[in-house]
Amino acid sequence: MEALTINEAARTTGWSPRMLRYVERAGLLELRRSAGGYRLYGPAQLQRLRTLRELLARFDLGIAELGFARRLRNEPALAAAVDDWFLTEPARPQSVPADDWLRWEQEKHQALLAAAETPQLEAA
Amino acid sequence: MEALTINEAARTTGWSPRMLRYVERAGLLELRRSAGGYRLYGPAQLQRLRTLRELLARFDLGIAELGFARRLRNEPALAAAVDDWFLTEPARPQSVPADDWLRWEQEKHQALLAAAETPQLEAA
DNA sequence: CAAACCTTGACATTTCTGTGGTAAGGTATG
DNA sequence: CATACCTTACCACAGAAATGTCAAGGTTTG
Repeated sequence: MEALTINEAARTTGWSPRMLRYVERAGLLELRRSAGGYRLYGPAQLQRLRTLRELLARFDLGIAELGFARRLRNEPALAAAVDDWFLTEPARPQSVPADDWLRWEQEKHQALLAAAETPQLEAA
Repeated sequence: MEALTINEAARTTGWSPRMLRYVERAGLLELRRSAGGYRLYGPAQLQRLRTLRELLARFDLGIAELGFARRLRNEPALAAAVDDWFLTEPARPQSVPADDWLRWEQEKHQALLAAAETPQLEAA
């Protein structure tokens, strides 16, 4: 056996078999198949899965986001349109530090925390 | 009055006031504020909102995705890492057209349709 | 100053994403 | 050829994204 099958690959990469299929489906990894249709993971794919894991964790990204990045590099029209939108008229009236992003990211967490603290309100 | 306030802007752009605040929070639009804190929408901002709407619709994107695009151009480290991941080892064993994306996009719809057809199963 | 409009914050709903199962049916291999 | 593993398809569910709405409290302006 030269390449690993899905469960073996799962064990050595930390992804669940389910997610390995998901990653493939998202277009982030292409695999060879055995004659009977089994997914075959070679060293290159295994490595790629490990680095993918790191990449996602390091920047707190999701598979969907990487899928979007993929689209950006496979659809010139998309890339152009997005580029265009960001370039035309910075739409930045004053000089704003542009890191409202912080607060934005926090909103999500606040919502979660709030939800976690709420349960006993039903008793009131 | 030189600039529009949020409800006026909402009417002329098609966005709801709620979404206008959301868009701003997502870092996709920066606004001037009146002395009292009212958001002020000038011609540039209005135009930007309209093109944003088109952009999202045309490529079936979400605000979050544009936010990611924004991150890509504001965080060199991110862009480099993503770029790197896509460049190293195409991880493409054969020559695959790479547009599994089609089936991928369809999966979502299938799931929805399936869910819509299921309701009466509970009676069985 | 009162009516109309804005602000932020919190809660609710809907849809999608990320994940985990399970079922029905092929593939591999001792 | 039987056991173990794989495949696709479908159901389920928690969490995130996209939106709406309401409340409490400032701002604008006739």
